[in-house]
Amino acid sequence: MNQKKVSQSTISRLFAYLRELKTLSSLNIRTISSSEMGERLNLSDTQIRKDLGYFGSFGTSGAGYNIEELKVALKKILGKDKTWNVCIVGIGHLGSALLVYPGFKNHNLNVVAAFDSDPKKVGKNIDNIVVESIEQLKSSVGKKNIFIAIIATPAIVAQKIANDLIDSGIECIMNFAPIKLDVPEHVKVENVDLCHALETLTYFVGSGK
Amino acid sequence: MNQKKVSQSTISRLFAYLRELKTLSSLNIRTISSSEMGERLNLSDTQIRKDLGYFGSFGTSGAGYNIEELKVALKKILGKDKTWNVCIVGIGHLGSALLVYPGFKNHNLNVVAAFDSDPKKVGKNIDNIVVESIEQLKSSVGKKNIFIAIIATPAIVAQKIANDLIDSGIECIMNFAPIKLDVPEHVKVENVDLCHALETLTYFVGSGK
DNA sequence: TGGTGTGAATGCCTTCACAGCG
DNA sequence: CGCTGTGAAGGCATTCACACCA
Repeated sequence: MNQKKVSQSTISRLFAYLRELKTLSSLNIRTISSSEMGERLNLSDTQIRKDLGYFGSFGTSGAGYNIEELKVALKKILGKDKTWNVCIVGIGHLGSALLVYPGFKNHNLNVVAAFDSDPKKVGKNIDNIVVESIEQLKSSVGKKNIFIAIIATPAIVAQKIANDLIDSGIECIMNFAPIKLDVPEHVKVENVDLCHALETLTYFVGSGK
Repeated sequence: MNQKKVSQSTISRLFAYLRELKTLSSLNIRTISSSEMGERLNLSDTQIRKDLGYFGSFGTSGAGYNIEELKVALKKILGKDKTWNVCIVGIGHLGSALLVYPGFKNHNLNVVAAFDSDPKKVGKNIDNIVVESIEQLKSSVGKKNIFIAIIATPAIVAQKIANDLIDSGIECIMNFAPIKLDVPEHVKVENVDLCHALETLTYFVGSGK
């Protein structure tokens, strides 16, 4: 067991392991080896053992990992015993889609608030969430115990929104606006720049038009 | 100039440089140094010079980079003189949002086709694209000269769709389904697993509920 | 024997340091 | 003197190799 700096990619993979374990569990499989797991997730067996090694020893030599035990261990490591409230800012096409995205509900993520600056959208009820105005952002985020925000606004206002969110206590931001947000050290930002990702893909296309 | 293996992150950053150069250009700025550029993009100056160094020498000692010249050079390097046809498979909430996403149009990406298995959706006209049935996928992709696809279907069918796409000549896939796609060597996949990204963020939240 | 756990080796990417140029 | 271009160093993540265990 080695409690020193664990990379984000390791953490990210641990979540993938946990998800896979849930699938295996539902198939009534009892144990799995790191190499079998690796095949399922397109990862090397060593990678998996290394990742787990940061947090302890969970396997049995010669036998592999007990799925239920590892599930419990990972849930604890990853904080999956808690639930997280999430808000979405910017209820355009993308924001609306995220608001009804079923995937979040399967995890421990609850979308509990939505904000938009357009008066025409404020008050609208989408999937049991009533859209609030941007002015209410600061007070609502605190009141509703929200620590994670999704920014789905135009790029031009994203930084201002981010500032407001951080002032209100937000610690994690998933940012869909195509700009690099400037945030304090303690705030974690995950950028999802759709154009950029697609654009980058084009570089790898051999035959063009 | 050194034509050996350039990492994907370098390519990804080059696109960011190009976008920033366009902004600078529209502000009538003539030249920029790597350190100024770095400040704008939250990158180190060396990083930028290294990235450019893979493709040649574009700057002037003591003066920095001529914005227009560098723009032209990057456009050429990145294949921005071509346009790319894109299709979207799975026209649910997310797929529809992507279909009308304005960001793509600003780049050299044209969404030219959309597919869904739901007969109720087939034939619908969204933003001048008529949704086609999944059966038409194979023939349409070839006919319409599409090399890039966005998968926005449920996870359960994503692999099958991917296989069909690849059979039809697709070389790049942006995958929103929460599974690891199994694809041949030559196909480039960019996974955008929204749940996974958000889930990973939760690990970094200090105070829980 | 089959598989874990882990120090050592590798490889990749970023940063450093600085020579050289305008 | 300021800034580029680049070999060398450093840091980080993955892979290798193997000791050890059920």
